[in-house]
Amino acid sequence: MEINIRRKIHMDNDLQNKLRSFSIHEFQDDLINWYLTEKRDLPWRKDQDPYKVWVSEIMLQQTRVDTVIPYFTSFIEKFPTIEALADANEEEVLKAWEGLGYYSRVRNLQSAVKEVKESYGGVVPNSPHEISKLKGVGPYTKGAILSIAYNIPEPAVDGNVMRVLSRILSIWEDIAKPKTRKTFEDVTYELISRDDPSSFNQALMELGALICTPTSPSCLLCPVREHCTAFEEGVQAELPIKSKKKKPKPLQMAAAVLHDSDGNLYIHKRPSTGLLANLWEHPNFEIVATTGKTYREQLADYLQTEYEAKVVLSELAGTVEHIFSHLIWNISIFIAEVKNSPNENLVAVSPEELSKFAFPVSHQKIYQIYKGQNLA
DNA sequence: GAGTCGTGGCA
DNA sequence: TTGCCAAGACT
Repeated sequence: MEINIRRKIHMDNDLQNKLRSFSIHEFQDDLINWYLTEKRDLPWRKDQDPYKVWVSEIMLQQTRVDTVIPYFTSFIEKFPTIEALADANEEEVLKAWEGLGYYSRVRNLQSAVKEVKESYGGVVPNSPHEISKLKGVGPYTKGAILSIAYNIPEPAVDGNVMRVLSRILSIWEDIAKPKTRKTFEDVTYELISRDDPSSFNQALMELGALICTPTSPSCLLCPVREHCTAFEEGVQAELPIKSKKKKPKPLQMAAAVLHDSDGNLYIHKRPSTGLLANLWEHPNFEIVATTGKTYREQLADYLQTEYEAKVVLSELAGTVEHIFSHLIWNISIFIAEVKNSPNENLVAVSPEELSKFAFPVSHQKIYQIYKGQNLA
């Protein structure tokens, strides 16, 4: 007796009809056979260790494979097991993520790993309900870990999967809308191989990365071309539908590379929530356009009131532009020598110790300007 | 649902 | 140069 779980269906009648006439098993075979032959040799594919699969999936969120590879390798060397990551120093973990972006990912990962150690005996849970409760594990990552590490037929719908399947079945929904993902989860649940869900899910993503690319897909090399309704109609370049995101908002900032006469640097730890949480930075603030004061004067005032720092400021030493997903920082850089002891909101660090602290890329650029000035 | 949260690569 | 991303999750 088959268990009938009543759940909402996110497919319209047209899509359900397409699936009824779709050659599911032939599609699975063509896709998986291609994957087994052509898949890339990636470091997280050496085994099915659920921990390594987990780390790789978190790193790969919104991040390119080529970028992730060196981070994954060194991260696993430093923290080879769930136990190692759970017991690791937070600063060291953040340092291992430095430059990779979306830093809340690694904070959530370590938090979740501690939860697995304490509540699940160090074994990544293999049930959808339990794994979903872990911090940072959303619908995609849940399906990816369950299918890749445990070979459980759960959909793992990412941008690749939505692009590929929107073309295969000519689905004209806007993939930028959150609710559209549910449609593709329903579709994937109908299509996924029960014999090899791991290869099936990875094959869909691999196809999206190598063949069914966002622009100029290589349809003539595609192993599932015969199943693709968009190719049949010649509309593969029109799919998927994706609405535009809005432009990032520019902000004018001023920053000081603060040092004393011995060359020690004074740095600040950002708050534990929000943008670049827990990372270190050189003192900086957002310029107020309405005052009559220059950036340099505003910066001196800020260093005094925020850090009780009496400083001698250089003229403008350079500028740094840094683009986030939703913001653009235009930072004017000044060099500042402190003449007193600033308050406890700043930490004094020698240049040699600086490499132990995790900085966002924007503040690495700021420090480079300071080093350039010292050479001149 | 819309906004927040990084970074580097590429057409 | 500008836009658009690339294996999303959280609030």
